Amino acid sequence: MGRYRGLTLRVLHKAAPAMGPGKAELIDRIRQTGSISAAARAMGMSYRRAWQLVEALNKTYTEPVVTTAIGGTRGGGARVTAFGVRMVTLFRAMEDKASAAIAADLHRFTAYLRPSLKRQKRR
Amino acid sequence: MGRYRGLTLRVLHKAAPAMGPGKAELIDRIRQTGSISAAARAMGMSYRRAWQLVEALNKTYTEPVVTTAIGGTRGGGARVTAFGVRMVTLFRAMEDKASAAIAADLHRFTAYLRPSLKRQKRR
DNA sequence: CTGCGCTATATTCCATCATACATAACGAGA
DNA sequence: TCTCGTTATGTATGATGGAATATAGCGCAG
Repeated sequence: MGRYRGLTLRVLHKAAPAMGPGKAELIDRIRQTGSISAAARAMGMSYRRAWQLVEALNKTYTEPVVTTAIGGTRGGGARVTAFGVRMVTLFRAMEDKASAAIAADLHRFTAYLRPSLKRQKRR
Repeated sequence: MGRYRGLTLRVLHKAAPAMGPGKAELIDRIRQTGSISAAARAMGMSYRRAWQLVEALNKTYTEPVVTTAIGGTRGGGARVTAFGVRMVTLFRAMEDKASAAIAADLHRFTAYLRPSLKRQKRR
C-alpha cells in the first residue's frame, strides 16, 4: 500500500481519472500476485471491480497495461506489461515530486486542521 | 471554475479529504456571491450538499471557514472568513506548485493516453 | 405586521454503484 | 476425462449518496 503523504494525486484524461492511488496499487498487486483475483482479494475489492479497473486502464492508454490468460496451470493469470510498469513508476515519481514540492505548504496547512475529530463522513 | 491542469490534488486529514477542487471552488463561489445557495446554484449543486460541505469545512479546521447569517436584508447570507481565504489561497498555491513540479512528467504521461475514446454512455 | 429570501434541518425518493452470486469458457495437469 | 482456479460476463440485491421536497426560524424592508 502506498504510504501516507497527506495528499492524493490523480492524473486526469479529459476530466476522467487515468491514474490515481487506487489504480496504481491495483497494478502493483497484480504484478506481485500475477492474478487479478488475487490482487482484488488482497485489496478487499470485488473481482468484478478489479477487472473493470483493468479494462478501463487498457482502454485509456495507447498500449495495454495488463495482459491476461484464461485457463492453464493455475487457471490463468494476469501480467503487468513493461509499459504498465513504466506508467506506474512514472506516476509514483509524480507523487513524490508533488509531495516534495508542497511539503512545506502542507506542513503549514495541516497545522490548521483539528487534531482529533468526531467520525466524519468521507468526502 | 478552476482551470484544467490535467491533475487533481487533494489534501487529506487522516485519509479524509480536507481540501480539494470541489471545496475550493465552493469557497470561492461563496466569497463571490455572499450566499451558500447562490454558490450552489452556480455550481449546479443542491443547497443541501453545499451546506453539508460548508459544515464539514467548519468542523475540520481549527477556525471557521464560512460564517452565516439568518434573516435580514437579503434573507441572510454567508461570508468566507479571512482564515478561509487564507486556506483556499494556500491550497491554490499548492496546486500550482504541484502542477509545476510534475509538468514535465505529466506531459510525458499524457503522451501515452488515447487521444479519443469510444463514446461513453451519456447520463 | 406581513412578505421575502436565505439559512438550517428532517424526510422521502430515486439513481447510482458496488458487492454478491451465477455461469461459461478455458487449458494445464492429475 | 475430470478437476481446478482463473478470466470474463450477466444478473440481482443491497448500500450509499444525492436530489427533491417540506418545514421552520430569522430579520429587515415595505
